[in-house]
Amino acid sequence: MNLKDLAEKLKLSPTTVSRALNGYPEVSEATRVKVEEAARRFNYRPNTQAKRLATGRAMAIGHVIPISTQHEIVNPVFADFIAGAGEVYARSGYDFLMSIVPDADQDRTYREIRSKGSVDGCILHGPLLSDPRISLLRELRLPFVVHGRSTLEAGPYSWVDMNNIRAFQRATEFLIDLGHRRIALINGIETMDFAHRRRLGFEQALAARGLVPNPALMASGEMTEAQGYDETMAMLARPGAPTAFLTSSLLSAMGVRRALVELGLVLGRDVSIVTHDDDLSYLKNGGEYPIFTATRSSVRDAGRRCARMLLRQIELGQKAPVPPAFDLLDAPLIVGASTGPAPSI
Amino acid sequence: MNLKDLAEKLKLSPTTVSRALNGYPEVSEATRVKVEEAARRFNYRPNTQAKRLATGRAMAIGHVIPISTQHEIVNPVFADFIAGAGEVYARSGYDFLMSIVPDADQDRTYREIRSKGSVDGCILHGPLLSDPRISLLRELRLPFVVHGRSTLEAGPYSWVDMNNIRAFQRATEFLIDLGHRRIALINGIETMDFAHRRRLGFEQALAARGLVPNPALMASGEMTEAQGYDETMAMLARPGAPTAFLTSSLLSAMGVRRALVELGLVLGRDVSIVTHDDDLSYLKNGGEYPIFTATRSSVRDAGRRCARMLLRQIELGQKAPVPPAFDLLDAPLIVGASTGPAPSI
DNA sequence: CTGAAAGCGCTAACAC
DNA sequence: GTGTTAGCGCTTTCAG
Repeated sequence: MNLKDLAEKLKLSPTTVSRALNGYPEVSEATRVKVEEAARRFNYRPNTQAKRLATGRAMAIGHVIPISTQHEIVNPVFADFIAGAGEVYARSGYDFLMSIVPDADQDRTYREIRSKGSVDGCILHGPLLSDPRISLLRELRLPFVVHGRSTLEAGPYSWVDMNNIRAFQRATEFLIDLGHRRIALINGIETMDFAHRRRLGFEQALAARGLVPNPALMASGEMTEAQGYDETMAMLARPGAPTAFLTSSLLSAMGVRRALVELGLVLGRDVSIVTHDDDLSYLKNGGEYPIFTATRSSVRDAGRRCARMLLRQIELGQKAPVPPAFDLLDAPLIVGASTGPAPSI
Repeated sequence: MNLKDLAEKLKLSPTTVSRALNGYPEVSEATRVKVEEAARRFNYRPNTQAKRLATGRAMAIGHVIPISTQHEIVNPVFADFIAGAGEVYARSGYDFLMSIVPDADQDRTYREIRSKGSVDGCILHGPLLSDPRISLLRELRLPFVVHGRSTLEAGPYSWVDMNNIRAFQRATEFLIDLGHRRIALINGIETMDFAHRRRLGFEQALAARGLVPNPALMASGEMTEAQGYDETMAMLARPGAPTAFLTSSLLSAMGVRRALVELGLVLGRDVSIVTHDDDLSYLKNGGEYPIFTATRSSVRDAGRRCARMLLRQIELGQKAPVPPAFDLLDAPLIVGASTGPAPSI
């Protein structure tokens, strides 16, 4: 059942039927009702491809996901984010196109989706401190919104980000207030913008209290359980061992915990842990866990906002250029049971 | 730059150019080379929408992902699976369409992607023991491959599955061989096919050694860290406490471990853990971990196989109906350090 | 081997 | 308000 068939059944022209179905004002209310009723009855669905070709709009959003041999971008945070974004696309009648490509092929992929016209815009994932993808997308004139930010990138662009600086400031302040002075930071890879900002927040909070960041207590790397374990073991073996750990990810925090348990240290008494991360779904907050400053639902929410921002940009941008928009989410601070005063107190 | 433009530059008809680019045999080698060279030089990319409309093929595969309030299907296993599948799609020139929809809207979504013609086929995720989506897809004549199986579904269909029965048999046998007699099973939700099969494997192994499955030692539910913790605490508090735990997920296993540590029990001496799961990416196998019977890369591999199977089905199915295909993957058994002989020995 | 012409199913000027 | 007509960019008969 296509538009022509439906029009014939109704003894109307395809044009009128199209107009009725697409909410054009110049159709009489009577025919509109008739058409809509018939469309429902015959279970008519406009062919997407034809619509796209005719309108020149893909009605689709692309997410280009690099799969790196280096580190895994396909992570749970990502899953929640796309769940939120996908929700919005589905509701708005947009398709969600995913391109999983080797790290090195990203450029080619962006150019391709551009020239093939398969999407109206895209979301940029995992921005680096300085990220060439941003200028590429500008050059391609492909509407985009960054999930996160790219500090060193000049010029305006739209983004949705967590307030990583503030989160790590607060977490650090919290530990300082508990009397901790030797605080370790187990961070993500610091060429990624989020990790860079988290470190900034950490250092700023220390500086504000007259404390000097100690490089021996700052680790940066892929945020795995093993990372937490290894760094903790190393730091606790050296003189000037930390009394508190601030980690960028719950997984690292779990590694820290494993190390502490192994060393016979008691969480919240001998050593404190604070972590910034989502609760990683399935890991329902057991109460025994560290502090979270972002929750799973907030990541999903970020996905929704990112998607909405992009769709708005695309829809308004049909006529005039749209100024970039920003959205900075302040995640809640949830206090768990694995922090306590510094042992020296 | 479109086909017509390119044809004009080459002083050829669009037809010939199209044929040259699509590998039709009736083009002279000379012109083919010329055309291909020009296409490259002008960076010509055929418009996807137009191609689709003309051929009637969407050149896209759909994945419909339900987001449930009940349990989270958007999990890391899923992320790896789609990474593998997406890789294949990208290489084969197919788009990867994702629909994130509320649980209840799945039916409507399948019908819609069917009637809108937006995909050539789809992958079915998270099959239940008996799953109505299978008959729906059959009825819609939409090619599909199931990631997993649906035991109670009659009639043939294509699938790619892990050998869950065998995996749990082997894990159980392994524990029995170590002398364990009271073995607990912490399983996933057993209306899901994979969890059902895992239980079967567990019970079959027990039965083969003349042991009777004890319902008090079998838990089924969402596989979270909290689940592992709670069930372990409950089981260890009752008489006839297990000396070994077999869990369906690494997260549950971590919960089990937390409970054991809290109770002052030593892993691999007082109590053993064996788990079936991917290493969940970021959780690099730390050596101290339980046994894995599926690894992260095997899930990605399953994604690849599933995708390849579907593409084959679609491409062959253009002419004649294709018989269903199957693929049963036997995951490797990796032994970690958290198992040991039963304490009574 | 190459080209002309007719669509694929829809939308959008432009008439009426 | 409604219909006519001409595309959107490609493929695919059918001639030559």
